[in-house]
Amino acid sequence: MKPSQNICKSNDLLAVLNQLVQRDDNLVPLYDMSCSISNDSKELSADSTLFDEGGSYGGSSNGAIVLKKGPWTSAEDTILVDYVKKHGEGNWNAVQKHSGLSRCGKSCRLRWANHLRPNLKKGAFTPEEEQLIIELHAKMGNKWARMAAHLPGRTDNEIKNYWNTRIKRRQRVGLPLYPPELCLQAMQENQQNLNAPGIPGGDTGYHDLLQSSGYQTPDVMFDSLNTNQGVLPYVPEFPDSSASSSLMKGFNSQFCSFIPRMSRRQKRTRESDECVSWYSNSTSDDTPPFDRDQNDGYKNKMSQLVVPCFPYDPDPITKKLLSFGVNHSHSILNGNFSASKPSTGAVKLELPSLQHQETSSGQWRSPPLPPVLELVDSFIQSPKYVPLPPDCPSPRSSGLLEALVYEANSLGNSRNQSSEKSTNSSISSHNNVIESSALKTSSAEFRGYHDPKSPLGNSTGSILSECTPTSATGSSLEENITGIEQSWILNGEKTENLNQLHFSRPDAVLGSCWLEQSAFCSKEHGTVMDDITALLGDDLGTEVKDTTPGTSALSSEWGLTWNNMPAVYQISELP
DNA sequence: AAGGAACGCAACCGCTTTGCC
DNA sequence: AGGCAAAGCGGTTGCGTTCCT
Repeated sequence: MKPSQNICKSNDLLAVLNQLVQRDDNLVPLYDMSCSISNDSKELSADSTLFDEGGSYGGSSNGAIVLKKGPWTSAEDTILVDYVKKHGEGNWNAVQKHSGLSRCGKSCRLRWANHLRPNLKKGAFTPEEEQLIIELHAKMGNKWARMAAHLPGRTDNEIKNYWNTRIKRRQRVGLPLYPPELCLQAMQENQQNLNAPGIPGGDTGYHDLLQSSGYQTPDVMFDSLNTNQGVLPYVPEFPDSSASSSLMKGFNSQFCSFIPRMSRRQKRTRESDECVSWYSNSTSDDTPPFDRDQNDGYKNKMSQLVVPCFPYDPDPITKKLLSFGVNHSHSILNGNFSASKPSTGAVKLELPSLQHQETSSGQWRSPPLPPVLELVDSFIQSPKYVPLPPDCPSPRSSGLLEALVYEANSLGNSRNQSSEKSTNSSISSHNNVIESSALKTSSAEFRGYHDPKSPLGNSTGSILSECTPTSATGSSLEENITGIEQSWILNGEKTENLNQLHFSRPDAVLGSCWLEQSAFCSKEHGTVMDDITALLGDDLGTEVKDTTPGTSALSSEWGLTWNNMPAVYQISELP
């Protein structure tokens, strides 16, 4: 408790004031029941029963003080401001007693902190603030007060409301909370951490367990935060949070999961005009282009694509992942963290900080491309695929495009049962030839996951978005799918011997997803496009067809290119 | 124009933390 | 060390506004 500047012992003050009140009928007798009680429930239970509906800021009819609830009036604000000017902040319970304001101290404090104190910044968050919030949340989780310390003039309540709104929007359309770069960065860093000395085993499986047991992972040192530290008067330390903590949770359950939560009716189109630059400006509202009323059909279809859930999912309702990559003390449910409540265990494992780069322009900068092979290795090394419960989704990217692709694939399967036969065709690589037999096996093996409810129904992707075909000539989807048969660059380096990837670790769900996608990739190109067209309708399907990878509105908005596809082939090349 | 749904903000609620005695 | 009071914090709710059908 902070030292009070104007402390009076509550009971003494109360006695004095009540004496005064008794001499003046215009004053409100104080009733010693509420704000001197530490327990807020007691404090406010009095409010509830004695709530003055009349809206006056003071008053009583039965000798007990009436603690008003609800919106503050300007008169009340004036009283509170005057009081603080005279007595300073703190000792909020004394406000009521000194000023006669029929508000509990808690309410006074909140009113002052959120609305009346000077230097409050009103209005919408600026893009810079939004970006900072995202960064901070990735780092801290739902530590609103801490985050507010980095946003001068902003209150924790504002930030909280903003974030919750953001969560709602993004979950409604199944978008990740964090920009892909941030997630990728976190995943990369996590991978590095796993391989770091001192971390036993360097195995994600172990690490998951550690994390889920309350182990902590490192802080992220956001450049922007570092910058702020020189400006802000108070920048708290964050001993208990980590980027990979929240972020990887976000990656798990927010970024990776594609969870279109269809409301009863998607009427609003507020997001629509905001979604255009989703990937180009991660701080904008992140609604995909098809989240438009006229595209309800798309959304409905998309909603059928996946039934997201994750291993170790503790909450069958929210289907939020608590394991993939890392688990952390932040319990993310609906994007909400509770960093103060470690799941289990008390041991904290401090790891090296992550670094996050932010461009001077305030845009997310793509982090250095990760050693994808390592990522692949970490994700893929798993003994076969472990069938997941039907409600158990894989970790995944936002995967909007892939979801469409998947859906198209599913539709195509229904029409063209022989599509798998196409996998027999040899897939020649620029540097290595992938035997189609393995691919065929993989595709067949995962045939069962073509159920839209399949946890693998929504494929993978963003993690592989860094895969770029060396074929620079591809100017259309079809060409790029053709490019699959060429060589690929992962992280700027040619990926060779990907067929040596092996399943030896239990965290190969993502790899399974890739295999899923391989089935798609194995389809004949025309069939694929037909499927997409069937899914999206002629217009959008045509748009896709006519799209230049990486440059079209569609792909750029989704932040995806068809270049995502190829890694599947590589991963399909399994023993 | 009316009804309803979604949105966003302000405030409330309850638990935790902090500091004093 | 334990109790108490105050403040802090995060989650939830209520309600006015906006938008759509």
